Amino acid sequence: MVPGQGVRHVAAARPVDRDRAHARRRPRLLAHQRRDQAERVDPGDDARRARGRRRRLRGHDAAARRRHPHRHPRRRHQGRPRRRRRGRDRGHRHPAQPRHPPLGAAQAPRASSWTASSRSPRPTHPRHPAKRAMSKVRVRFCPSPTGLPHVGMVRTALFNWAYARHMGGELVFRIEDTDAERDSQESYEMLLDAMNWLGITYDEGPDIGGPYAPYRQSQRHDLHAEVVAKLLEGGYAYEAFSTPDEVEARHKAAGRDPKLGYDNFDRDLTDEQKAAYRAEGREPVLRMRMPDEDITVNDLIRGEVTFPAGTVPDYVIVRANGVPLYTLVNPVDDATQKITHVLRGEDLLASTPRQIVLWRAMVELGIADGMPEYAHMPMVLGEGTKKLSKRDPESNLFHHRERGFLPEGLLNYLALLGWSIAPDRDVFTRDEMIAAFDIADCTPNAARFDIKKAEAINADHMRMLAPEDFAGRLVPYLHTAGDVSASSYNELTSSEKGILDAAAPLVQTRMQLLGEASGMLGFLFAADESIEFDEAALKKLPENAAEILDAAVSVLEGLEDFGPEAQQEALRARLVDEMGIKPRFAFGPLRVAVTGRQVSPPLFESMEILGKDSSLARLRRLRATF
RNA sequence: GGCCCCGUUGUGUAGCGGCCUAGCACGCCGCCCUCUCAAGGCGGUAGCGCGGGUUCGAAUCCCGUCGGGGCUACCA
Repeated sequence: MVPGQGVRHVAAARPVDRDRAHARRRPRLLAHQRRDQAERVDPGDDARRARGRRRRLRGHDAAARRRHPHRHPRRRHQGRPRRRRRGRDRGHRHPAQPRHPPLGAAQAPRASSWTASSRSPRPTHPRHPAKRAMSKVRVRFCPSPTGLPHVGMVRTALFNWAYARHMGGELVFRIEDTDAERDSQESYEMLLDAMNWLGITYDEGPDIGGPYAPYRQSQRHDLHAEVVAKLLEGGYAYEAFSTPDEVEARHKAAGRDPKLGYDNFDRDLTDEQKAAYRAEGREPVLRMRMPDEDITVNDLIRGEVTFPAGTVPDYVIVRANGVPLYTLVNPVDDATQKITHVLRGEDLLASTPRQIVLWRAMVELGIADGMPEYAHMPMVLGEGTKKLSKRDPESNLFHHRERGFLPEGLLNYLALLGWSIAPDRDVFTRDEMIAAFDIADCTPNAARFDIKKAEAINADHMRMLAPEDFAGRLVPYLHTAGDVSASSYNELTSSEKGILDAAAPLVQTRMQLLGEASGMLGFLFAADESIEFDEAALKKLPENAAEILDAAVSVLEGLEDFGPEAQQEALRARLVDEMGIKPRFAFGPLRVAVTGRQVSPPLFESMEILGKDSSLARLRRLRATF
């Protein structure tokens, strides 16, 4: 029997009755929970009836957990159990006996053969329990190289990476360069740069190879063509000649909404009809035949999501020019690269039913081992309520790098968009994240990118750095600003190293971004005569600034010990005690003279680093301007 | 329009029917500390979208509603 036969034209606009719509909602069941379900106790009707927006079953399962506290797979992967667990993480039990009749029962007799074989009793039983339970987690990150790396993309990469590492699985890095119009080699290289900078390591990828090479989609055309041939031969896909205009015209003629999309018109074209179209010079696209039944995704983050039959039209997998589309190659590559978990952005949730249909076909054709698990991560929003635009500079990963984000700081912040490590903590290391991360703990709600919070988290990470590490990270930024002679610590002159070693600790708690380094420390590397005095700082100088500077010079000149304590003691005695000037006014002029600015590292330590001669020269230089 | 997702202070989250007088963090405001700015300490500000229902009890379960978002390509 030809798959899809008897399905005919799906009534694309078929109304869905309410009861069925409700019945579709089910508590979801996570993979690790399925394994346990045999030993569960029936939760009763209340739990079974759980549905609607929150498909988070609670209550009975908590008790079950207490009895079997170690059944959660995560616990085997981390040193200590989490203090508390969240809702989605607890039980989502599969009812032993569904309260409702199997979904789609009404359509079951019409279901085509290929769907029936791969998914009998619907909907929540694992289709391949043994295989999935045994197999290692394999996730992938598969961006398309179009433009600058986006922070939303980074978050996706991060969660895939964290999940792979947490589960002891593998991360595949695959480049989806199927769109010759938009893809570029430059973008590809930026992607590698981004991954490398962030420290998101992958086990297989275009630059390191792996057992399922190649990892650039554009190099997998032969494989795709092979799959397409099988799909066509098996009747899973078919040639379609309709133009968009024709589809729309048919909809209008039939009194349907033209926005419904493709009408599955070409499903059962005869050879004669096809030949006639070809004679007109038309080349067909290839479309997947969608089954006339509801399709349910068991999303690890959102629970069960059901797309009613007839709402997803047959979709194009190969263009008329023979080039396969994302809708085909993405699942094909996932299947052939043995991906077990598809963790991606929520924007792709709507395309999941299509992919599921393709996957089922591939399972039947022996191309795929079994269906993957899905998890759709929430969007990253920009200002307002819209998705963070590629146009927005804040979406650009390299923009943040240039401003001086630490990769660990940015990653930490990004992890907070949809995930949290504990109720009372949000700063953590990569290792801590790996130990605690589970995609099932991810929230389903979209999150706004908040640069202020990102900077605060980054600041925390800067403070966590060992002083030498921190100093080393400042160097490229100081170099870019022209303050030092080289872009890495080791290449610095010994004098530069000395200054940096002494000064870095002074500013470690005073910065949020490495890019602030030059403003903070530049004066230490500058020649005395090249210090530029900040306008605003000069304006704020007290009336008697000249007097203060004269006094300071005379005090400092006589100092044997030029350490900060000695300086402070001597200056304070003279300026504050003797002259009766308030400290903040007494030291202000000195700060401006030495650093050129109102804000700086601690003054006395700074002067110590500069040395007595240089400090005095600067004090005199400002004094001379009055 | 259709389908789908989401809805706790300004922002991100915790919350799994009583431990909630709703916790934490960022932000913002104030105080302390203080040579500036930070850091640190202390305090404050502000939230369960709305309406029903279930229950002795609802942020939590159900229904509805409103609002926001995504998808709806021979882009990915």
